[in-house]
Amino acid sequence: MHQPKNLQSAGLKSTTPRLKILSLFENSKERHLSAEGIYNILHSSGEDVSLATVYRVLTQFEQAGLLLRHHFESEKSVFELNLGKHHDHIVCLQCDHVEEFYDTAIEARQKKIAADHGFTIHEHSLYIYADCTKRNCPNKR
Amino acid sequence: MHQPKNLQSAGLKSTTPRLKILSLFENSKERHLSAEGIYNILHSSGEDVSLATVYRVLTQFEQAGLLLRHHFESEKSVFELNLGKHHDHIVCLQCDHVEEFYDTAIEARQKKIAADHGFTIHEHSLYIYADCTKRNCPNKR
DNA sequence: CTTGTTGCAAATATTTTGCACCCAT
DNA sequence: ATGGGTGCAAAATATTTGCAACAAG
Repeated sequence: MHQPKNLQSAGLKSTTPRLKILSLFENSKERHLSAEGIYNILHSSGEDVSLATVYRVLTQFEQAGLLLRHHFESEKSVFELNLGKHHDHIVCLQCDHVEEFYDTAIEARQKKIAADHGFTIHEHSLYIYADCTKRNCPNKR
Repeated sequence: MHQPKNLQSAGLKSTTPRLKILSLFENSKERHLSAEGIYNILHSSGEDVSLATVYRVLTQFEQAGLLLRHHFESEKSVFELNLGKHHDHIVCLQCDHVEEFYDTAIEARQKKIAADHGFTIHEHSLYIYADCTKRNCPNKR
């Protein structure tokens, strides 16, 4: 229901900034990016897109269902491509790397708990903040 | 380990702003408050504490382990008394009311998942955003 | 007294917006 | 050509900080 394959079907014109940003999410090795991160990557590549446009495009993409917005512990919003498969996140406190996971048991328990409390779940966010110290972290810093 | 009962044991002098804010968390019916919310409540009660001080006190209390900070979907931080019992949250999208819950199964699954991915959990946050429509919501608006 | 604490205003950080100009259709 | 899109600078929002005055122990 919520993932038009392209810009047109979302009612958005195919402009350079939009194509560049979308391409970044599709090709970058880090699936999770912030507005400033995107701005920096684009400028490093010689693409001059204003920070204001990055923010506008991210908001439009989120509303179009192309992107998902996350609020990790840092103050800035982080976005990722919405591939339609819900998942939760492990955020590494050492290197900021984000790992995804999905657990049927956790999903089921949440639904039951919300129901028991008289609520209808709209969505949820589960972030595990952890350490990759004992792990072969790809982004060790 | 992380919940001194009073200000002194946290190395903080007993000042009026600190006592007022602590008392607010202990007596207010809403356990979850933002800096601005605290500022407004204090001023409605004729207590003149500057917003800067509210922020400073909240940060100090958090570092002393007296308070826990949360990042719900809104941009502002929300705090609650740290009573030492970890729990997760259901946030009502209709009335902003926050309900707490704890589930052994979810906790266990998280620990296992993190281990399977090679991480050591530092902490985690699970927020369920829901609707109290079919429920007798105490803060219906 | 002495050091920590507060208020105020200015500074940051992140994100949004008004407006004139530009580009995709 | 025309309505949406963009850049720039200013505004808005949330939070932090420098500094002089002040209060707790």
